Amino acid sequence: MLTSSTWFRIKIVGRSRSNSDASSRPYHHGDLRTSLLDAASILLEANGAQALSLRQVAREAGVSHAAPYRHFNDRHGLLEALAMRGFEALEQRLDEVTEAYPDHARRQVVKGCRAYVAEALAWPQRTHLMFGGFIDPTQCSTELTAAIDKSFGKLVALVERGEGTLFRELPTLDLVLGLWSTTHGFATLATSGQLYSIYPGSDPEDLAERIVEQMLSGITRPSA
Amino acid sequence: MLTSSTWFRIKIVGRSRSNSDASSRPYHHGDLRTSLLDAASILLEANGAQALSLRQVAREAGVSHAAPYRHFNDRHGLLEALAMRGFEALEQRLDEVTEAYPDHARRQVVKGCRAYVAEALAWPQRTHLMFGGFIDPTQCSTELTAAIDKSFGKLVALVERGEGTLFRELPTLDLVLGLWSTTHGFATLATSGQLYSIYPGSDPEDLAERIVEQMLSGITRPSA
DNA sequence: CGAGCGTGTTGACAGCGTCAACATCAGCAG
DNA sequence: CTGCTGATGTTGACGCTGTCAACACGCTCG
Repeated sequence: MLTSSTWFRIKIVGRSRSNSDASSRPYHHGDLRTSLLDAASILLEANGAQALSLRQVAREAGVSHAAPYRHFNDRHGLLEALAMRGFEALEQRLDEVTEAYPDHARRQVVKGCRAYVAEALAWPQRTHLMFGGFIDPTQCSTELTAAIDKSFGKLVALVERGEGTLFRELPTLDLVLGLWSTTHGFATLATSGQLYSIYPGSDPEDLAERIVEQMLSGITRPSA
Repeated sequence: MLTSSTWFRIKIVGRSRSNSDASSRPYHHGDLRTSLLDAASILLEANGAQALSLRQVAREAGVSHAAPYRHFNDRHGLLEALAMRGFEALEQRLDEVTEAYPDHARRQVVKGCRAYVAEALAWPQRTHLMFGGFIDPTQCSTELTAAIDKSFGKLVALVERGEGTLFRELPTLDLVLGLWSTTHGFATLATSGQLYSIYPGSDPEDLAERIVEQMLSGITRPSA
């Protein structure tokens, strides 16, 4: 949409291509798809998915306004590719937590939730893109569906490692959904700015961990 | 944005004004602001906030493309007004639950969370508008801020009625945030379509109530 | 009655997504 | 080596959009 009233809100405007001499630049870019996604990521965080413009992304990458159509079907295709980066980043965060706390199911769960919130707070606009109605998991590309399923699989695996010891005897998916709801809800409230008025000044990640710990005792064994 | 590719996705297209004879219509509308909001609500749920076009809203209300500017500062002003309707509806749902279960704190809490999810599922696109990064609570109009604070106040009041009996001895805001995160997270995951692949076929409201009950025991007393 | 003002209209502008037609270039067949 | 073909980038066009200035209408109040 990028109307004149939203135009001035754009924080990053400097042309990223230092070499702006069109004559010295080769006709073909080399890896335009990646450059477009990099430029789009910056513009996304700066202005939100709503204001993300294909033409502006192209300008930022130093190519003509129709060049992106050689790499994405349409504007929605670009958004899907950006969302895919988000799900992959989320998955990687969960992997890192799993590796950082081997053989400690409870810490994996708590720190995994913290990492989920940290990821959302690091890329708030991308998180809105992923979960704010821009993407329909039942309609999107097969690659994005696979990425979503893969990151969800990490959540399930996280919970499964705590079954039998940490968690109460409940269906696995109920455990996953309870944990995911609490974590995702906190992350969404934080990224949409609803938490600032409640807890001004406190570190959201610490707060997230405390809240998750608090709710977690609803689904863990008394002994754990 | 409403590009030609999204155009055909629009489900409701019939002009709502039965009387489309421009000559018989009075020059001034009467209550255009309400008509615009009604038309915008339908278009919002049909196409999402992303695709909501001021000009289309004007057409649907049977008025010229610039008429909305007499009632809203700009496109974002219309979105804020729509979000405000959402927060008011949410507040009313919570009020209804409170009245339906007097003197029963636990049921008020559980059914309140169920009502929150029901509201989100009834107006998924409006929920995305309210929490999906379109609105910045720290920047929006004072009326909207007041509506947000008021609906949040209902959540706090809900929890406060359970303090001393239902809930464990925890800071009120921690209780509120834990409950709100779980409920809001479930609602967001449901409206963004992430639940269909996990629990196909089950009623989301029943599921929400079960998950909330499950997590709730993390913050309630063993005796309650 | 007439002036003022809130409300609705018209026309213009720049930016947008998208497509068709064209330009360039790498790689491969001969 | 030449020449063709397909992938990639450019140009120009279309109708859509948000927004504003100038104008038109008609109610209200002095």
